[in-house]
Amino acid sequence: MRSISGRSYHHGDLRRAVLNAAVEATAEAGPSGWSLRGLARRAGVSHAAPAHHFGDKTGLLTAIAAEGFGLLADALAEAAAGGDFADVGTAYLRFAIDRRGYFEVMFQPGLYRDEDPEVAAARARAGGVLHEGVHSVRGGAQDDRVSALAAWSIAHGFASLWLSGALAPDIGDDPEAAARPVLRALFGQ
Amino acid sequence: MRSISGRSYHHGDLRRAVLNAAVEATAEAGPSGWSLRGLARRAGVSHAAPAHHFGDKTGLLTAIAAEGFGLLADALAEAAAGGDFADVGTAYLRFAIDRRGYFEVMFQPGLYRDEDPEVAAARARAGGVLHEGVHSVRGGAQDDRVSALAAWSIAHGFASLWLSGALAPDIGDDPEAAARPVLRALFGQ
DNA sequence: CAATAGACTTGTCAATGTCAAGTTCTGTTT
DNA sequence: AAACAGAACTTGACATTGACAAGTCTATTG
Repeated sequence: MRSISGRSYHHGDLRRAVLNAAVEATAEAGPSGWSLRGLARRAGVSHAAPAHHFGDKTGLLTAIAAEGFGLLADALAEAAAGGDFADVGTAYLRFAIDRRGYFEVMFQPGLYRDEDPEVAAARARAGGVLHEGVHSVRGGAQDDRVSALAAWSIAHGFASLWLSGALAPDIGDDPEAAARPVLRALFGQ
Repeated sequence: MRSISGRSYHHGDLRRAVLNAAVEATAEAGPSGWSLRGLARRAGVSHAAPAHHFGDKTGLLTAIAAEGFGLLADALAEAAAGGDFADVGTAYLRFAIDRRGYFEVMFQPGLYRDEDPEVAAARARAGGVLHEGVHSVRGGAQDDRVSALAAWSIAHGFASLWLSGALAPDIGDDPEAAARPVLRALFGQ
């Protein structure tokens, strides 16, 4: 591996370059808005090089999902430390928007191998953090599970609707401001 | 047009046959799980026949979205007549599951021409019915808009999570039963 | 320095979306 | 009934893509 990023035979970190480019392209045009060959061109490598690292397109999407669930777990864990449910909801929304490329893949399991062990582990961790975050706020009420599910649903629903552009145009362009009263509507203030 | 469904030159109702097959295939394998050529084979016509009715694949997906928003508006309008918010939420969920092929397309505007006039009209109608349904239940509180958005978010979020298979496996296999307490969590009982 | 394994290339194939140019049917007009 | 117009479909072609097989280059290890 040469430190010069010139036209060496070895790219250096093709795996990361391709994955990042795929996430970026997904954010802009969805998972079918790019091709393995296009990513290869963009990275300056041959058309089959990406497949060496990911096997096939499904493999690349699987890697994106796994990394995405890990990043989501990190983001939620940080937000849950504050103790306010709305902060966790806001962090969820911010992840969906700022890391749209990951989010769009993660919740379309038909696109990737959702039984993949790395995906399953990261997804379980994210689910644990989310559940725990709601628990710490609610303080262990009897219907704890329902609360967590309701919280997840409302945050996920708002984020999905925002991303899909389905919300009325008069809602403005600040997703967090628009979401705050919606999230507050769930648990009283 | 011959009433015999034999191998006449004219299919009879190719447009509907292709659209229905596309919706069905989308429910099973997502919007990229089928091809125009595959639908043509399934209908027993030449590979370019579907394009005659829809222009291109995007056109077919646009037709699905338009019809889907119309069907959703119908379903919500019927449920809203009862006056119980949870019924509207349940109807939303049932639509997402029973008509998954439509639902999956509708909320991925990148797949179709979301500025299409028929789509825009049907979507506006569905949005109006939903908003009105929540309004009739809440009786015109001051934060009516927030309530409608929260209701839409929680119903849409639960439906999306259910469809994506992201929910824990111990939630059971009856989506409506699982959703009921979640929907109740929003507006008190 | 030889062996080895990983990283990447080259060549190829079937499938697909899309376009252009034809052919067949249907309904309407004369 | 004959001609016509337009809709419905076919046929043929091309560039792009995902996937596979086989080869080439390079770094590391012993």
